[in-house]
Amino acid sequence: MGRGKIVIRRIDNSTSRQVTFSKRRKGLIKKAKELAILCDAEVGLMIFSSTGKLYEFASTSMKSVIERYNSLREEQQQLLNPSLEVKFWQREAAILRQQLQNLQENHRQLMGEQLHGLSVEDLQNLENQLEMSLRGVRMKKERILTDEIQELSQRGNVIHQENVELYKKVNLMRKENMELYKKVYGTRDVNTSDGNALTSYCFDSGEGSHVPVHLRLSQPEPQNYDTPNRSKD
Amino acid sequence: MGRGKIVIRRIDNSTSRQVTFSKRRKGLIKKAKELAILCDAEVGLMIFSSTGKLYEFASTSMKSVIERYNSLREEQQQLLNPSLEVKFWQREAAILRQQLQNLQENHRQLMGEQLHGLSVEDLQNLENQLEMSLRGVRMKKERILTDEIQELSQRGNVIHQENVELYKKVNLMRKENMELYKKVYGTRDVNTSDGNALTSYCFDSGEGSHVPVHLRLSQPEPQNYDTPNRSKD
DNA sequence: AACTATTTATAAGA
DNA sequence: TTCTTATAAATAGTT
Repeated sequence: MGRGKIVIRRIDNSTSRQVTFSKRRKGLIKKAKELAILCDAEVGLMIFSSTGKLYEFASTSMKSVIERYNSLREEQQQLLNPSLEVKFWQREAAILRQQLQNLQENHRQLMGEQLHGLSVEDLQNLENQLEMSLRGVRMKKERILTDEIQELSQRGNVIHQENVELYKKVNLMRKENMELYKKVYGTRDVNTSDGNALTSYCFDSGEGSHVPVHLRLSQPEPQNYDTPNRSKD
Repeated sequence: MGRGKIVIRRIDNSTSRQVTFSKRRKGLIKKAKELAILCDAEVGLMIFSSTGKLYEFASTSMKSVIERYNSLREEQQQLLNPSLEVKFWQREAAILRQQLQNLQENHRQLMGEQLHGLSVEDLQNLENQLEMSLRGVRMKKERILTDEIQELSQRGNVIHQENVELYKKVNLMRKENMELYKKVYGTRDVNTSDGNALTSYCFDSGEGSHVPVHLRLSQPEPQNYDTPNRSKD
Protein backbone atom coordinates (compact mmCIF):
# COMPACT_ATOMS: atom_id res chain seq x y z
CA MET A 1 0.00 0.00 0.00
CA GLY A 2 2.89 2.25 -0.68
CA ARG A 3 5.82 2.75 -2.93
CA GLY A 4 7.18 -0.55 -1.75
CA LYS A 5 6.10 -3.54 0.22
CA ILE A 6 7.19 -3.58 3.85
CA VAL A 7 7.59 -6.31 6.40
CA ILE A 8 5.50 -5.89 9.53
CA ARG A 9 8.20 -5.51 12.12
CA ARG A 10 9.26 -2.72 14.41
CA ILE A 11 10.63 0.21 12.40
CA ASP A 12 14.14 0.80 13.67
CA ASN A 13 14.53 4.35 12.45
CA SER A 14 12.93 6.56 15.06
CA THR A 15 11.85 9.26 12.65
CA SER A 16 10.37 6.85 10.17
CA ARG A 17 8.58 5.12 13.01
CA GLN A 18 7.12 8.39 14.16
CA VAL A 19 5.97 9.33 10.68
CA THR A 20 4.47 5.94 10.07
CA PHE A 21 2.78 6.04 13.46
CA SER A 22 1.18 9.33 12.58
CA LYS A 23 -0.09 8.15 9.23
CA ARG A 24 -1.28 4.76 10.33
CA ARG A 25 -2.88 6.02 13.51
CA LYS A 26 -4.94 8.38 11.41
CA GLY A 27 -5.88 5.58 9.04
CA LEU A 28 -6.73 3.21 11.86
CA ILE A 29 -9.01 5.70 13.57
CA LYS A 30 -10.68 6.49 10.28
CA LYS A 31 -11.39 2.84 9.69
CA ALA A 32 -12.67 2.38 13.22
CA LYS A 33 -15.09 5.24 12.65
CA GLU A 34 -16.24 3.77 9.36
CA LEU A 35 -16.80 0.36 10.89
CA ALA A 36 -18.91 1.85 13.65
CA ILE A 37 -21.03 3.84 11.23
CA LEU A 38 -21.35 1.31 8.43
CA CYS A 39 -22.08 -1.64 10.66
CA ASP A 40 -23.81 0.02 13.56
CA ALA A 41 -21.16 -1.23 15.98
CA GLU A 42 -19.85 0.26 19.19
CA VAL A 43 -16.12 0.68 18.87
CA GLY A 44 -13.48 1.78 21.32
CA LEU A 45 -9.86 2.27 20.36
CA MET A 46 -6.96 3.28 22.58
CA ILE A 47 -3.49 3.91 21.21
CA PHE A 48 -0.41 4.72 23.27
CA SER A 49 2.52 5.91 21.22
CA SER A 50 5.98 4.66 22.09
CA THR A 51 6.51 8.01 23.76
CA GLY A 52 3.48 7.43 25.97
CA LYS A 53 1.06 9.82 24.31
CA LEU A 54 -2.55 8.65 24.23
CA TYR A 55 -4.78 8.74 21.16
CA GLU A 56 -8.30 7.41 21.36
CA PHE A 57 -11.46 6.92 19.46
CA ALA A 58 -14.84 5.76 20.70
CA SER A 59 -18.01 5.59 18.62
CA THR A 60 -20.08 6.32 21.72
CA SER A 61 -17.86 7.19 24.66
CA MET A 62 -14.80 5.43 25.96
CA LYS A 63 -16.48 5.19 29.33
CA SER A 64 -19.45 3.42 27.86
CA VAL A 65 -17.23 1.10 25.85
CA ILE A 66 -15.10 0.18 28.80
CA GLU A 67 -18.11 -0.33 31.02
CA ARG A 68 -19.67 -2.53 28.47
CA TYR A 69 -16.46 -4.38 28.01
CA ASN A 70 -16.12 -4.90 31.71
CA SER A 71 -19.67 -6.10 32.07
CA LEU A 72 -18.68 -8.81 29.61
CA ARG A 73 -15.37 -9.33 31.40
CA GLU A 74 -16.43 -9.26 34.97
CA GLU A 75 -13.08 -10.10 36.39
CA GLN A 76 -12.03 -6.55 35.52
CA GLN A 77 -14.89 -4.96 37.40
CA GLN A 78 -12.40 -4.25 40.14
CA LEU A 79 -10.64 -1.79 37.88
CA LEU A 80 -13.57 0.56 38.14
CA ASN A 81 -15.87 1.38 40.98
CA PRO A 82 -16.39 -1.81 42.97
CA SER A 83 -19.78 -0.72 44.21
CA LEU A 84 -22.45 -3.36 43.82
CA GLU A 85 -24.93 -0.72 42.94
CA VAL A 86 -22.80 0.46 40.05
CA LYS A 87 -22.58 -3.08 38.83
CA PHE A 88 -26.30 -3.44 39.04
CA TRP A 89 -26.96 -0.38 36.94
CA GLN A 90 -24.30 -1.25 34.48
CA ARG A 91 -25.90 -4.59 33.90
CA GLU A 92 -29.29 -2.98 33.72
CA ALA A 93 -28.09 -0.52 31.13
CA ALA A 94 -26.39 -3.24 29.14
CA ILE A 95 -29.57 -5.30 29.05
CA LEU A 96 -31.67 -2.33 28.06
CA ARG A 97 -29.20 -1.33 25.40
CA GLN A 98 -29.33 -4.79 23.98
CA GLN A 99 -33.11 -4.86 23.91
CA LEU A 100 -33.18 -1.44 22.36
CA GLN A 101 -30.82 -2.43 19.60
CA ASN A 102 -32.74 -5.59 18.82
CA LEU A 103 -35.96 -3.69 18.64
CA GLN A 104 -34.43 -0.93 16.55
CA GLU A 105 -33.24 -3.52 14.12
CA ASN A 106 -36.73 -4.99 13.80
CA HIS A 107 -38.26 -1.59 13.52
CA ARG A 108 -35.93 -0.46 10.77
CA GLN A 109 -36.59 -3.60 8.85
CA LEU A 110 -40.30 -2.98 9.03
CA MET A 111 -40.48 0.69 8.23
CA GLY A 112 -37.19 2.43 7.88
CA GLU A 113 -38.49 5.45 9.73
CA GLN A 114 -39.84 6.07 13.21
CA LEU A 115 -43.45 6.65 14.15
CA HIS A 116 -44.46 8.77 17.12
CA GLY A 117 -47.35 8.90 19.58
CA LEU A 118 -49.91 6.50 18.21
CA SER A 119 -52.23 4.39 20.34
CA VAL A 120 -55.72 3.64 19.08
CA GLU A 121 -57.98 0.65 19.41
CA ASP A 122 -58.84 0.26 15.77
CA LEU A 123 -55.31 0.68 14.59
CA GLN A 124 -54.87 -2.94 13.70
CA ASN A 125 -58.03 -3.05 11.64
CA LEU A 126 -56.99 0.12 9.93
CA GLU A 127 -53.54 -1.13 9.19
CA ASN A 128 -54.90 -4.35 7.78
CA GLN A 129 -57.36 -2.44 5.65
CA LEU A 130 -54.60 -0.15 4.47
CA GLU A 131 -52.36 -3.00 3.54
CA MET A 132 -55.18 -4.81 1.80
CA SER A 133 -56.21 -1.78 -0.19
CA LEU A 134 -52.64 -1.12 -1.21
CA ARG A 135 -52.24 -4.75 -2.13
CA GLY A 136 -55.39 -4.56 -4.25
CA VAL A 137 -54.17 -1.54 -6.15
CA ARG A 138 -50.81 -3.14 -6.65
CA MET A 139 -52.27 -6.37 -7.97
CA LYS A 140 -54.64 -4.52 -10.26
CA LYS A 141 -51.85 -2.46 -11.69
CA GLU A 142 -49.68 -5.48 -12.17
CA ARG A 143 -52.53 -7.29 -13.84
CA ILE A 144 -52.94 -4.44 -16.29
CA LEU A 145 -49.27 -4.31 -17.06
CA THR A 146 -48.87 -8.03 -17.57
CA ASP A 147 -52.02 -8.10 -19.69
CA GLU A 148 -50.57 -5.40 -21.85
CA ILE A 149 -47.39 -7.33 -22.23
CA GLN A 150 -49.31 -10.37 -23.38
CA GLU A 151 -51.39 -8.25 -25.71
CA LEU A 152 -48.26 -6.77 -27.23
CA SER A 153 -46.69 -10.17 -27.58
CA GLN A 154 -49.72 -11.48 -29.38
CA ARG A 155 -49.93 -8.49 -31.68
CA GLY A 156 -46.26 -8.91 -32.42
CA ASN A 157 -46.81 -12.53 -33.27
CA VAL A 158 -49.76 -11.74 -35.53
CA ILE A 159 -47.81 -9.10 -37.39
CA HIS A 160 -44.89 -11.39 -37.67
CA GLN A 161 -47.09 -14.08 -39.15
CA GLU A 162 -48.26 -11.61 -41.74
CA ASN A 163 -44.66 -10.81 -42.39
CA VAL A 164 -43.92 -14.45 -43.10
CA GLU A 165 -46.95 -14.73 -45.38
CA LEU A 166 -45.88 -11.66 -47.30
CA TYR A 167 -42.45 -13.14 -47.84
CA LYS A 168 -43.98 -16.25 -49.23
CA LYS A 169 -46.05 -14.19 -51.62
CA VAL A 170 -43.04 -12.20 -52.70
CA ASN A 171 -41.15 -15.36 -53.48
CA LEU A 172 -44.10 -16.81 -55.33
CA MET A 173 -44.53 -13.71 -57.41
CA ARG A 174 -40.86 -13.55 -58.13
CA LYS A 175 -40.98 -17.01 -59.62
CA GLU A 176 -44.02 -16.15 -61.69
CA ASN A 177 -42.39 -12.97 -62.80
CA MET A 178 -39.32 -14.89 -63.83
CA GLU A 179 -41.30 -17.24 -65.95
CA LEU A 180 -43.27 -14.48 -67.55
CA TYR A 181 -40.05 -12.65 -68.18
CA LYS A 182 -38.61 -15.61 -69.97
CA LYS A 183 -41.69 -15.82 -72.10
CA VAL A 184 -41.28 -12.18 -73.04
CA TYR A 185 -37.53 -12.03 -73.56
CA GLY A 186 -36.65 -15.62 -74.23
CA THR A 187 -33.23 -16.80 -72.91
CA ARG A 188 -31.55 -13.43 -73.20
CA ASP A 189 -29.51 -12.32 -70.20
CA VAL A 190 -31.97 -10.53 -67.95
CA ASN A 191 -29.42 -7.98 -66.82
CA THR A 192 -28.98 -6.58 -70.34
CA SER A 193 -32.67 -6.22 -71.08
CA ASP A 194 -35.24 -3.60 -70.19
CA GLY A 195 -34.44 -2.51 -66.62
CA ASN A 196 -37.95 -1.43 -65.84
CA ALA A 197 -39.17 -4.94 -65.25
CA LEU A 198 -36.05 -6.02 -63.40
CA THR A 199 -35.76 -3.54 -60.54
CA SER A 200 -38.19 -5.39 -58.37
CA TYR A 201 -36.37 -8.71 -58.69
CA CYS A 202 -33.10 -7.29 -57.57
CA PHE A 203 -34.83 -5.41 -54.81
CA ASP A 204 -36.29 -8.53 -53.29
CA SER A 205 -33.40 -10.89 -53.58
CA GLY A 206 -31.10 -8.28 -52.11
CA GLU A 207 -33.09 -7.72 -48.94
CA GLY A 208 -34.79 -11.02 -48.49
CA SER A 209 -32.54 -12.12 -45.63
CA HIS A 210 -33.25 -9.48 -43.04
CA VAL A 211 -36.76 -10.38 -42.08
CA PRO A 212 -36.17 -13.82 -40.58
CA VAL A 213 -33.91 -12.14 -38.04
CA HIS A 214 -37.02 -10.97 -36.24
CA LEU A 215 -38.79 -14.30 -36.30
CA ARG A 216 -38.32 -14.94 -32.58
CA LEU A 217 -40.35 -11.91 -31.56
CA SER A 218 -41.54 -12.17 -27.99
CA GLN A 219 -41.85 -15.90 -27.85
CA PRO A 220 -39.44 -16.67 -25.01
CA GLU A 221 -39.11 -13.20 -23.54
CA PRO A 222 -42.38 -12.82 -21.62
CA GLN A 223 -41.48 -15.75 -19.41
CA ASN A 224 -37.98 -14.45 -18.85
CA TYR A 225 -39.19 -11.04 -17.78
CA ASP A 226 -41.74 -12.50 -15.44
CA THR A 227 -39.36 -14.58 -13.41
CA PRO A 228 -37.11 -11.82 -12.08
CA ASN A 229 -40.17 -9.78 -11.22
CA ARG A 230 -41.35 -12.38 -8.79
CA SER A 231 -37.96 -13.17 -7.33
CA LYS A 232 -37.37 -9.49 -6.65
CA ASP A 233 -40.50 -9.07 -4.53
CA MET B 1 -11.47 0.10 -2.08
CA GLY B 2 -14.04 -2.04 -3.72
CA ARG B 3 -16.02 -2.49 -6.88
CA GLY B 4 -17.69 0.79 -6.22
CA LYS B 5 -17.34 3.77 -3.97
CA ILE B 6 -19.59 3.79 -0.93
CA VAL B 7 -20.90 6.48 1.32
CA ILE B 8 -20.04 6.03 4.99
CA ARG B 9 -23.50 5.62 6.40
CA ARG B 10 -25.25 2.76 8.16
CA ILE B 11 -25.78 -0.12 5.75
CA ASP B 12 -29.50 -0.78 5.63
CA ASN B 13 -29.37 -4.32 4.37
CA SER B 14 -28.79 -6.54 7.37
CA THR B 15 -26.94 -9.25 5.49
CA SER B 16 -24.66 -6.78 3.73
CA ARG B 17 -24.03 -5.04 7.00
CA GLN B 18 -23.03 -8.28 8.64
CA VAL B 19 -20.74 -9.25 5.79
CA THR B 20 -19.13 -5.83 5.74
CA PHE B 21 -18.75 -5.92 9.51
CA SER B 22 -16.95 -9.20 9.27
CA LYS B 23 -14.59 -7.99 6.55
CA ARG B 24 -13.83 -4.61 8.03
CA ARG B 25 -13.49 -5.88 11.59
CA LYS B 26 -10.83 -8.25 10.36
CA GLY B 27 -9.12 -5.44 8.45
CA LEU B 28 -9.31 -3.06 11.40
CA ILE B 29 -7.81 -5.56 13.83
CA LYS B 30 -5.07 -6.37 11.35
CA LYS B 31 -4.18 -2.71 11.05
CA ALA B 32 -4.23 -2.24 14.81
CA LYS B 33 -1.77 -5.11 15.13
CA GLU B 34 0.46 -3.66 12.44
CA LEU B 35 0.46 -0.25 14.07
CA ALA B 36 1.43 -1.74 17.40
CA ILE B 37 4.26 -3.75 15.88
CA LEU B 38 5.57 -1.21 13.38
CA CYS B 39 5.47 1.73 15.73
CA ASP B 40 5.98 0.05 19.04
CA ALA B 41 2.69 1.31 20.38
CA GLU B 42 0.31 -0.16 22.92
CA VAL B 43 -3.07 -0.57 21.30
CA GLY B 44 -6.41 -1.66 22.66
CA LEU B 45 -9.42 -2.15 20.45
CA MET B 46 -12.92 -3.18 21.49
CA ILE B 47 -15.67 -3.79 18.99
CA PHE B 48 -19.26 -4.61 19.85
CA SER B 49 -21.28 -5.83 16.90
CA SER B 50 -24.83 -4.57 16.55
CA THR B 51 -25.93 -7.91 17.96
CA GLY B 52 -23.83 -7.27 21.06
CA LYS B 53 -21.02 -9.69 20.36
CA LEU B 54 -17.60 -8.53 21.52
CA TYR B 55 -14.46 -8.61 19.40
CA GLU B 56 -11.24 -7.28 20.86
CA PHE B 57 -7.59 -6.80 20.19
CA ALA B 58 -4.89 -5.67 22.57
CA SER B 59 -1.22 -5.51 21.75
CA THR B 60 -0.40 -6.25 25.37
CA SER B 61 -3.55 -7.10 27.32
CA MET B 62 -6.85 -5.31 27.49
CA LYS B 63 -6.48 -5.14 31.26
CA SER B 64 -3.19 -3.34 30.87
CA VAL B 65 -4.54 -0.99 28.23
CA ILE B 66 -7.61 -0.09 30.24
CA GLU B 67 -5.56 0.43 33.37
CA ARG B 68 -3.20 2.66 31.49
CA TYR B 69 -6.10 4.51 29.96
CA ASN B 70 -7.77 4.99 33.28
CA SER B 71 -4.58 6.16 34.92
CA LEU B 72 -4.32 8.83 32.26
CA ARG B 73 -7.92 9.75 32.86
CA GLU B 74 -7.60 9.75 36.59
CA GLU B 75 -8.95 13.23 36.99
CA GLN B 76 -12.15 12.10 35.44
CA GLN B 77 -12.23 8.95 37.51
CA GLN B 78 -12.11 11.06 40.62
CA LEU B 79 -15.01 13.13 39.46
CA LEU B 80 -17.00 9.97 39.37
CA ASN B 81 -17.23 9.08 43.03
CA PRO B 82 -19.48 6.12 43.79
CA SER B 83 -22.61 8.13 44.36
CA LEU B 84 -22.15 10.15 41.17
CA GLU B 85 -21.46 7.02 39.21
CA VAL B 86 -24.62 5.41 40.48
CA LYS B 87 -26.55 8.48 39.41
CA PHE B 88 -24.89 8.37 36.02
CA TRP B 89 -25.97 4.81 35.41
CA GLN B 90 -29.45 5.41 36.79
CA ARG B 91 -29.86 8.23 34.33
CA GLU B 92 -28.42 6.08 31.57
CA ALA B 93 -30.87 3.29 32.41
CA ALA B 94 -33.82 5.66 32.57
CA ILE B 95 -33.00 7.09 29.16
CA LEU B 96 -32.59 3.67 27.66
CA ARG B 97 -35.78 2.42 29.26
CA GLN B 98 -37.69 5.35 27.84
CA GLN B 99 -36.28 4.79 24.39
CA LEU B 100 -37.13 1.14 24.64
CA GLN B 101 -40.73 1.85 25.61
CA ASN B 102 -41.21 4.33 22.81
CA LEU B 103 -39.81 1.93 20.33
CA GLN B 104 -41.82 -0.98 21.64
CA GLU B 105 -45.00 1.04 21.38
CA ASN B 106 -44.24 2.06 17.83
CA HIS B 107 -43.39 -1.46 16.97
CA ARG B 108 -46.65 -2.81 18.34
CA GLN B 109 -48.56 -0.15 16.48
CA LEU B 110 -46.88 -1.10 13.28
CA MET B 111 -47.62 -4.73 13.86
CA GLY B 112 -51.22 -3.87 14.62
CA GLU B 113 -51.07 -4.83 18.26
CA GLN B 114 -51.87 -2.74 21.34
CA LEU B 115 -54.50 -0.22 20.30
CA HIS B 116 -55.87 2.58 22.46
CA GLY B 117 -57.21 6.02 21.62
CA LEU B 118 -56.57 6.67 17.93
CA SER B 119 -56.61 10.15 16.42
CA VAL B 120 -57.17 10.99 12.81
CA GLU B 121 -53.80 12.66 12.57
CA ASP B 122 -52.02 9.58 13.90
CA LEU B 123 -53.93 7.47 11.46
CA GLN B 124 -52.90 9.64 8.57
CA ASN B 125 -49.27 9.37 9.60
CA LEU B 126 -49.49 5.62 9.84
CA GLU B 127 -51.12 5.37 6.47
CA ASN B 128 -48.45 7.51 4.89
CA GLN B 129 -45.75 5.41 6.47
CA LEU B 130 -47.22 2.18 5.22
CA GLU B 131 -47.61 3.59 1.76
CA MET B 132 -44.02 4.78 1.72
CA SER B 133 -42.65 1.40 2.63
CA LEU B 134 -44.59 -0.19 -0.18
CA ARG B 135 -43.62 2.45 -2.70
CA GLY B 136 -40.06 1.32 -3.25
CA VAL B 137 -40.96 -2.23 -4.15
CA ARG B 138 -43.84 -1.15 -6.32
CA MET B 139 -41.77 1.33 -8.29
CA LYS B 140 -39.06 -1.19 -8.93
CA LYS B 141 -41.51 -3.75 -10.23
CA GLU B 142 -43.31 -1.25 -12.40
CA ARG B 143 -40.04 -0.05 -13.84
CA ILE B 144 -39.25 -3.57 -14.97
CA LEU B 145 -42.67 -4.06 -16.50
CA THR B 146 -42.79 -0.77 -18.35
CA ASP B 147 -39.31 -1.38 -19.68
CA GLU B 148 -40.51 -4.67 -21.07
CA ILE B 149 -43.52 -3.02 -22.65
CA GLN B 150 -41.35 -0.48 -24.41
CA GLU B 151 -39.07 -3.20 -25.64
CA LEU B 152 -42.00 -5.12 -27.08
CA SER B 153 -43.48 -2.01 -28.62
CA GLN B 154 -40.26 -1.20 -30.38
CA ARG B 155 -39.89 -4.69 -31.72
CA GLY B 156 -43.49 -4.60 -32.89
CA ASN B 157 -42.90 -1.33 -34.67
CA VAL B 158 -39.81 -2.64 -36.41
CA ILE B 159 -41.62 -5.68 -37.69
CA HIS B 160 -44.55 -3.60 -38.72
CA GLN B 161 -42.27 -1.38 -40.75
CA GLU B 162 -40.96 -4.43 -42.52
CA ASN B 163 -44.51 -5.46 -43.12
CA VAL B 164 -45.24 -2.15 -44.79
CA GLU B 165 -42.13 -2.45 -46.95
CA LEU B 166 -43.15 -5.92 -48.02
CA TYR B 167 -46.55 -4.67 -49.03
CA LYS B 168 -44.95 -2.04 -51.19
CA LYS B 169 -42.85 -4.68 -52.87
CA VAL B 170 -45.84 -6.88 -53.47
CA ASN B 171 -47.70 -4.05 -55.12
CA LEU B 172 -44.69 -3.15 -57.22
CA MET B 173 -44.28 -6.70 -58.38
CA ARG B 174 -47.96 -7.00 -59.10
CA LYS B 175 -47.74 -4.09 -61.48
CA GLU B 176 -44.73 -5.53 -63.24
CA ASN B 177 -46.35 -8.88 -63.37
CA MET B 178 -49.42 -7.31 -64.95
CA GLU B 179 -47.38 -5.71 -67.65
CA LEU B 180 -45.46 -8.87 -68.36
CA TYR B 181 -48.71 -10.76 -68.41
CA LYS B 182 -50.08 -8.41 -71.00
CA LYS B 183 -47.01 -8.89 -73.12
CA VAL B 184 -47.47 -12.65 -72.97
CA TYR B 185 -51.22 -12.89 -73.38
CA GLY B 186 -52.00 -9.62 -75.10
CA THR B 187 -55.28 -7.96 -74.06
CA ARG B 188 -57.09 -11.17 -73.18
CA ASP B 189 -59.07 -11.17 -69.95
CA VAL B 190 -56.64 -12.19 -67.26
CA ASN B 191 -59.27 -14.01 -65.23
CA THR B 192 -59.79 -16.61 -67.96
CA SER B 193 -56.15 -17.38 -68.49
CA ASP B 194 -53.67 -19.62 -66.68
CA GLY B 195 -54.61 -19.44 -62.99
CA ASN B 196 -51.15 -20.23 -61.75
CA ALA B 197 -49.90 -16.75 -62.34
CA LEU B 198 -53.03 -15.06 -61.03
CA THR B 199 -53.52 -16.46 -57.57
CA SER B 200 -50.99 -14.18 -55.99
CA TYR B 201 -52.54 -11.02 -57.42
CA CYS B 202 -55.93 -11.71 -55.93
CA PHE B 203 -54.39 -12.70 -52.66
CA ASP B 204 -52.65 -9.37 -52.20
CA SER B 205 -55.42 -7.04 -53.18
CA GLY B 206 -57.80 -8.85 -50.88
CA GLU B 207 -55.73 -8.51 -47.76
CA GLY B 208 -53.94 -5.23 -48.36
CA SER B 209 -56.14 -3.27 -45.97
CA HIS B 210 -55.60 -5.09 -42.73
CA VAL B 211 -52.02 -4.20 -42.06
CA PRO B 212 -52.49 -0.49 -41.26
CA VAL B 213 -54.74 -1.61 -38.42
CA HIS B 214 -51.65 -2.47 -36.43
CA LEU B 215 -49.88 0.80 -37.05
CA ARG B 216 -50.76 2.28 -33.67
CA LEU B 217 -49.18 -0.55 -31.79
CA SER B 218 -48.41 0.52 -28.20
CA GLN B 219 -47.39 4.07 -28.90
CA PRO B 220 -49.46 5.83 -26.23
CA GLU B 221 -49.65 3.05 -23.67
CA PRO B 222 -46.26 3.22 -21.91
CA GLN B 223 -46.82 6.82 -20.89
CA ASN B 224 -50.34 6.13 -19.71
CA TYR B 225 -49.25 3.37 -17.38
CA ASP B 226 -46.49 5.45 -15.91
CA THR B 227 -48.65 8.28 -14.75
CA PRO B 228 -50.99 6.39 -12.39
CA ASN B 229 -47.98 4.77 -10.78
CA ARG B 230 -46.76 8.07 -9.51
CA SER B 231 -50.09 9.54 -8.52
CA LYS B 232 -50.92 6.45 -6.48
CA ASP B 233 -47.82 6.51 -4.32
C1' DA C 1 -16.26 -18.11 0.96
C1' DA C 2 -13.78 -16.80 -3.26
C1' DC C 3 -13.09 -13.59 -6.90
C1' DT C 4 -11.74 -9.16 -8.99
C1' DA C 5 -12.46 -4.45 -10.33
C1' DT C 6 -11.90 -0.44 -7.88
C1' DT C 7 -11.08 2.38 -4.30
C1' DT C 8 -8.29 3.50 -0.49
C1' DA C 9 -4.19 3.49 2.30
C1' DT C 10 0.29 4.42 2.57
C1' DA C 11 5.76 4.02 1.64
C1' DA C 12 8.95 6.73 -0.26
C1' DG C 13 10.46 10.98 -1.60
C1' DA C 14 10.38 16.11 -1.52
C1' DT D 1 4.29 17.95 9.17
C1' DT D 2 2.24 17.86 4.79
C1' DC D 3 2.02 16.98 -0.21
C1' DT D 4 2.65 14.02 -4.07
C1' DT D 5 2.82 9.80 -6.43
C1' DA D 6 3.54 4.99 -7.37
C1' DT D 7 2.19 0.99 -5.50
C1' DA D 8 0.32 -2.25 -2.11
C1' DA D 9 -3.66 -3.45 0.31
C1' DA D 10 -8.46 -3.38 1.44
C1' DT D 11 -12.80 -4.23 0.13
C1' DA D 12 -17.70 -3.59 -2.54
C1' DG D 13 -20.19 -5.99 -5.48
C1' DT D 14 -20.70 -10.40 -7.53
C1' DT D 15 -20.69 -15.32 -8.11
